[in-house]
Amino acid sequence: MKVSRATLQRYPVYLKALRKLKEEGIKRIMSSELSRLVNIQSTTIRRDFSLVGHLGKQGVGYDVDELIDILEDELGINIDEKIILVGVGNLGHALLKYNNWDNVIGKIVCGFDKYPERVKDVDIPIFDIKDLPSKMPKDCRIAILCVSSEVQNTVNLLADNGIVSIVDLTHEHFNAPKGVHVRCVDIVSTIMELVFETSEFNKE
Amino acid sequence: MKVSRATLQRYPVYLKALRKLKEEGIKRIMSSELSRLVNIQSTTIRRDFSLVGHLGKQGVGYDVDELIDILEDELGINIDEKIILVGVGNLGHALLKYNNWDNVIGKIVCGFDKYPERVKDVDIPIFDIKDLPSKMPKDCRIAILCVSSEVQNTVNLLADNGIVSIVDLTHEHFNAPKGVHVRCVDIVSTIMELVFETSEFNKE
DNA sequence: GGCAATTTGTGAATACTTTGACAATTCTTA
DNA sequence: TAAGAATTGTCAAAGTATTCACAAATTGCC
Repeated sequence: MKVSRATLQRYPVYLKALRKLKEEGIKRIMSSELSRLVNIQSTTIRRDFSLVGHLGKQGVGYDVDELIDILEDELGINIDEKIILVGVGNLGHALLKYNNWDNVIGKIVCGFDKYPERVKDVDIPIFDIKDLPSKMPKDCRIAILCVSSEVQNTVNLLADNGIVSIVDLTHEHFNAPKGVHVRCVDIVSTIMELVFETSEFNKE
Repeated sequence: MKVSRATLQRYPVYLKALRKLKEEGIKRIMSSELSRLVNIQSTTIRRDFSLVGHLGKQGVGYDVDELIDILEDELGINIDEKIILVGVGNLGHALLKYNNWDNVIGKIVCGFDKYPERVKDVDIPIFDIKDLPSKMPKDCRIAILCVSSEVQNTVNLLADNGIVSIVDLTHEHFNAPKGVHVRCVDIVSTIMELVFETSEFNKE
């Protein structure tokens, strides 16, 4: 089955809201109530959920715990994805130290950097980027890209070594090799969107 | 005029690609060529550009420098937005040190934290979050949210003090007060989306 | 200057997403 | 056990976004 990108982007939103409900001890939720929490129409929510199966009960609603489990399964959270961190400078280092990854998919298994010896105070091995082909973990498909130079070369290197998904934290444009999925996580772009969205230009 | 969210999200992508072209000394670009670079159909690009004015010349293409200037203007980059950083822990601190913000909108003018005295080695003043109402800069509308607890209370506090746009870097769900725009920047959600997108489940 | 080769900008057609409406199902209570 | 209240799941309608197709504009060349 094919899930639309729009739906895909809503699943993590639902998950966060559901986890909060679970924390508060709430066992059951109706689409109308969830709608109020996440600002998404209840029909859209029901349709999104129905794509992964019959998760609710008519006349009753959804079981919070069950919903979380199923969404996590579908989102691959319980799958043990190996992730590598490429570029362990300021930002990369902060990501590693940012221990709020409590509900994380997989695990960052190692890092690569041009100057691995400069990286201090981390719990995973950091290798020289030159050794990437030999040190690349088996079955690793996801890379977090935090380098600040040689972006295109690094991307090509990753693609050549089996990476199919890149989380891009650089601010630079690069060409994604064929078959490689890229998602950009960029605060600056996000701020731009917010500024534009709230600007006078973007009215009626 | 009303620009769709889809279009809005493409502008920063165009900008990055155009800046790279400019760096390479390229003066002119056609929609078909840009299309190849950013993986967006040329018609879509032309329509997106046409929304902000007649930027191209028939038979010729677009002037790279001009395009960058206009997009930056429209995206508010040259507007001097004041931004505050709320929560200066590991991640917040890294954002401040991450000096790659070369093409940034506005400026982070100050930070707020529960333990301001613990924050070392930064160039902007860090205030106690308790003093936010009195220390909030004039005309500041955008906040970057990096706190790891009391998320909802913090959000309410921000809304009460004039913030209308929040860049959310927490992993938690919260209710956005009326009139407040939120954009979530979340690596974990991004990874989820990538995993799902490339998973077996999401086929045909 | 005029004609051929390009390439933009845009109306119309197509494709995709969200929303409205309601049948089907479940729970509760008498 | 049957009737009433509540809420999901889904078909169809409405609303958005993308793509096609081509007219309009520009350049270069003979």
